[in-house]
Amino acid sequence: MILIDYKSRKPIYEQIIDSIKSLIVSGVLERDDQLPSVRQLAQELAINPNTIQKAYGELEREGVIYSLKGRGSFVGSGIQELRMVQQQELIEQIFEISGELCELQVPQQEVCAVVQRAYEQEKGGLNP
Amino acid sequence: MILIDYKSRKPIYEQIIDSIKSLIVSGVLERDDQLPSVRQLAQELAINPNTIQKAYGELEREGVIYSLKGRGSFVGSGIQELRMVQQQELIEQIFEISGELCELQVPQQEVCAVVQRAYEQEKGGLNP
DNA sequence: TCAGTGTACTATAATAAATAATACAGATAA
DNA sequence: TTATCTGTATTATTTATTATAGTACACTGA
Repeated sequence: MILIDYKSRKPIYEQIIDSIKSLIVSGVLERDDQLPSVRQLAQELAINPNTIQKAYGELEREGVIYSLKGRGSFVGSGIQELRMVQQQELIEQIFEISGELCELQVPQQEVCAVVQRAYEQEKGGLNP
Repeated sequence: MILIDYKSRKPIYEQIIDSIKSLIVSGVLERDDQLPSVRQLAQELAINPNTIQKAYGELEREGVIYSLKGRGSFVGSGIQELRMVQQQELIEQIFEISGELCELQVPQQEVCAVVQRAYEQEKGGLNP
């Protein structure tokens, strides 16, 4: 469900944030679904509970989840907004990288061909 | 020539590495051109000489530059290879991000439209 | 000779990240 | 009620990386 890359430069708590956002946006986690408890997830991932706490705290601060003392943490109501934000961030990255590729004299149609390959691979991997 | 973003998560020495690679690939620096000396660049950027030394050492280890004791550091002969490596890295990023955008249901043609916008802006900014 | 080069080395400081260990308040089921 | 699960807060410590500071040495070329 959530995989941690200890060799990554990205901190563990950020990897957890990104993973949970991804699970929400992809529909695996739906509105008001309960997340694993701080201690349980910490045990599953074999990391410190404080690290989970930090991730959950940030997710709540962003409005992605909400937490009830004594109850647990749950998926918030801003899924659509979250999806749009994530789309916009990725689009922005595509834009910047494309600019660099243009500087490097890579033909535009070649970049679009790569985009197409990615889409074909992604769609080919659905419902096998 | 080289700008340092102190707020960036990327370490200064890596920013220097990337900047010099960019200057080489873009043609500003050509083969056997002399780079600023360790101490001079450190003074210009107002950072520690050891940080420059680390960057230059890594660039030499990668074969991007070569250094002669008592002489200075110079652009190496692998410009074409460097350019291809950089292209390949960016292409790989495009591929991965496109996969994520596909998962997020963003139409393929919309991504390609962004690529096109980036190319138009880039080319429009040439020789004004 | 002398100023400028790369290079090496040790030590220290600064920062962020992660861990460790508690503690407390609220919720819920036995 | 009690026990156990939740989230939350707090402090201290460890670890790793980065950057700085200072020094030293060998080489080059004017």
